[in-house]
Amino acid sequence: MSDILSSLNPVQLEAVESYQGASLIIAGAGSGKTRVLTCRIANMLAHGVPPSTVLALTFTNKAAAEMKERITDVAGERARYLWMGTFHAIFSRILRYEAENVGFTSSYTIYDTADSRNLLRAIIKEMKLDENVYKVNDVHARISMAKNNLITPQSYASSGSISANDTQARKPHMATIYAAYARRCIAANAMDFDDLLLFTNILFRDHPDVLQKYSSKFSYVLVDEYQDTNYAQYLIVKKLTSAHRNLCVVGDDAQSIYSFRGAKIENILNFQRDFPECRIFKLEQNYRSTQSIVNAANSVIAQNSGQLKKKCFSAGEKGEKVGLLPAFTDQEEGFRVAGDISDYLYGAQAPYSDFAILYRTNAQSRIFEDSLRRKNIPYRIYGGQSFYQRKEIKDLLSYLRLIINHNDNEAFKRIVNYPRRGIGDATVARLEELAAQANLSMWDCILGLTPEQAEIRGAAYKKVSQFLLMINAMSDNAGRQEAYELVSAVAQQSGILAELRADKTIEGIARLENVEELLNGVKEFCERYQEENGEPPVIAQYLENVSLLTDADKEKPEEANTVSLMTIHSAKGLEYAYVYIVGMEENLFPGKLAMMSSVELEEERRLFYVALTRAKVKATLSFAQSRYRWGKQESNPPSRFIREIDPAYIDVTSMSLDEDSFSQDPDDYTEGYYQDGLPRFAPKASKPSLARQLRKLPDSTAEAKQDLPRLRPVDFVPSQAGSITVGALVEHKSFGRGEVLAIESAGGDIKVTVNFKLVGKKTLLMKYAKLMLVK
DNA sequence: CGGCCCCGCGTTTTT
DNA sequence: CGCGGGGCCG
Repeated sequence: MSDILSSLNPVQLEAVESYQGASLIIAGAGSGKTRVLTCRIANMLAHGVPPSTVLALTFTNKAAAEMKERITDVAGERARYLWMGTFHAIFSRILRYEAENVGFTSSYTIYDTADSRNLLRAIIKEMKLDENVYKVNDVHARISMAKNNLITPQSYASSGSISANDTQARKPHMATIYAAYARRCIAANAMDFDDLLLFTNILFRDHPDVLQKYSSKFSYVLVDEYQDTNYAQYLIVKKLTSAHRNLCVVGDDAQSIYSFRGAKIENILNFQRDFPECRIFKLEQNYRSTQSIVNAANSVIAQNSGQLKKKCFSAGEKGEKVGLLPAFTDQEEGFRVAGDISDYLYGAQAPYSDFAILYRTNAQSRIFEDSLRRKNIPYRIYGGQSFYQRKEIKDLLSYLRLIINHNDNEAFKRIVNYPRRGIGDATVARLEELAAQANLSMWDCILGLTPEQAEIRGAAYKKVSQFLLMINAMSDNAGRQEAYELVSAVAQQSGILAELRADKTIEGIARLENVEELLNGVKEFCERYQEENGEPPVIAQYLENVSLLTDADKEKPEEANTVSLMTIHSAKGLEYAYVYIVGMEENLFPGKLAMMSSVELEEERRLFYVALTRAKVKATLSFAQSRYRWGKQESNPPSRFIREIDPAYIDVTSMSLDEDSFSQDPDDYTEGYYQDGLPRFAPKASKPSLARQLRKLPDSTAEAKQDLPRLRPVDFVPSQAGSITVGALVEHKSFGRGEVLAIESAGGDIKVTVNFKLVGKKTLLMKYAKLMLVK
């Protein structure tokens, strides 16, 4: 233990050692945050704190697993008894014990986003509301926000300001939808992701004895990524710690990028208000990146208001300046980035896994996939369609869900006629509505109905009954059969395997493979569980585990030597030697919508900060003058964020659109690339130069003028004519940089010929033209 | 009841 | 452009 502590810097060490009381650890990017957290917990264990009294909350399963592993390395087996996991996983575990207190049973289902939306769609339809007004995604987002802020359907309906808001938005039935949704979730014995936090709060509010039990059980609470907590999470933490006040929160306000999902940056900004006695530790030394990268990132984030004060620095190498890769089109952007990567691969002898391409939106990935493929560079895309959201996986999991919880309506609807059993949509919809009216689940509703009462055809009724019998038979085994055995039997008996095997299309084969992969996953889970608990798991245990899993937990980035492609959001917490931040254009990054409010613009800026600080050795920004979006061509000026980087840390000379750096092979470009017939790499004469665009405010954004900070790169001091010599590098205000090719006198004036990188050769008269000597 | 086509829609997403 | 949902038709 002590040799581990000796590797910490003074602030880190202090943060590790003072584990009593409240602490706020402000952890800059790359400042060894995870090390501090793991050491702190390991240190607590070394001081005799029993592991089962420690609660450590994270946002991702991955973060929790990583931390647990690292603590196990130091503290050994005892680490197993720590309560460490995501908010959702930990409190869902507690809710399983306490379910009856909030009107559920312990075998409640966890609805994922798709389940929630399907249910909402059904409700909106039944209420005969206009689906174009009550858009499922919007309705879901609004309900989610309400839950995150602990607004129950009752308080939602009775709040004047909310109903005024909804009326103004021409959605007066929001409260009714919310109430119906909540009622039907309860009837289905199901909680959505937000419910896990909402009902934990309700549990603690209505059952002080239960709160007392857990708040005394957990003598120490730690929260990672505290800047991402929402109100519901904040309150849970506050309640659990109000007695012993041993709370340690770790986070970085500069990296708060999830407010669109309800995260409240105020939670970290105002931590001292709830815990005035807290000690504050600032981890300001960045061990990840070069000075140039850290300083560039600092200069960007400095433009935001209201932050926790800190001075991040790197003691590492000065390093290369942030690079720029301008391009005329998105195709070319892809080509230049791929080209740059292969240059670096060759020059720096770096493995593929040292490179990442980060973009603002998933739609941007395609271009880079193409360009990398063309160069035979292996890549891997992270995010996107989740494994667990694939239809075939959801279908099989729905069987498992229904086996455990017969009231799980969403699972029921999904599989009652899959594989096909001749039960039609009409029958299903009819049953769903009947059940809703009786405030029952479809399952219970069917059990209590004769075919006449149900008003469905006898044949359909019989088929539904057969389905219930089959599920019942499967349920009989669920409690005693080992999970893997049961899942394979279900895959077989349900007819899913037969259905997929019959499908000989490429997609069909892929689906079958996915199901097989899931079966393998179950097997692995069983083996691990057996090892840890000394007995095989039943299906409920697998399902509990899998409902809160995402594909991010399946993937092991370290394993493959490939270039990584992902959104900036999913790159948070990761690091790469070489990082390309692409699509650096107004309306894309920052996004169009974000530019409308300064609050959202600041979040975009933090997102850019996150992106920059992923880089260890070099960050490169690319942008395209025009790109295809949604099938249409679009032109946007370079992102304001480029200009916000202190010019000392960004390499503006790399702006050059040097013809030699492009492939002359037409095969490297897609067809139609040169369709406008313009010379390849020369910008249109009428367009301002790229350098100029970087210095100029984009006219297209009306708000930009007041909203943008003043430009800093314009320390333009014209040099004396005599100081300029042939071969010198000079800068011109609008033409950018170039090399002096010739100097000659011309009737009382001096004529200078400069080869500008952006616009080519120009001859200037020193009497008029202002040139600044750069080198 | 099931398949096909057309129309509308389109930040980010740890759970 | 690429997907998903709803509507229509066989």
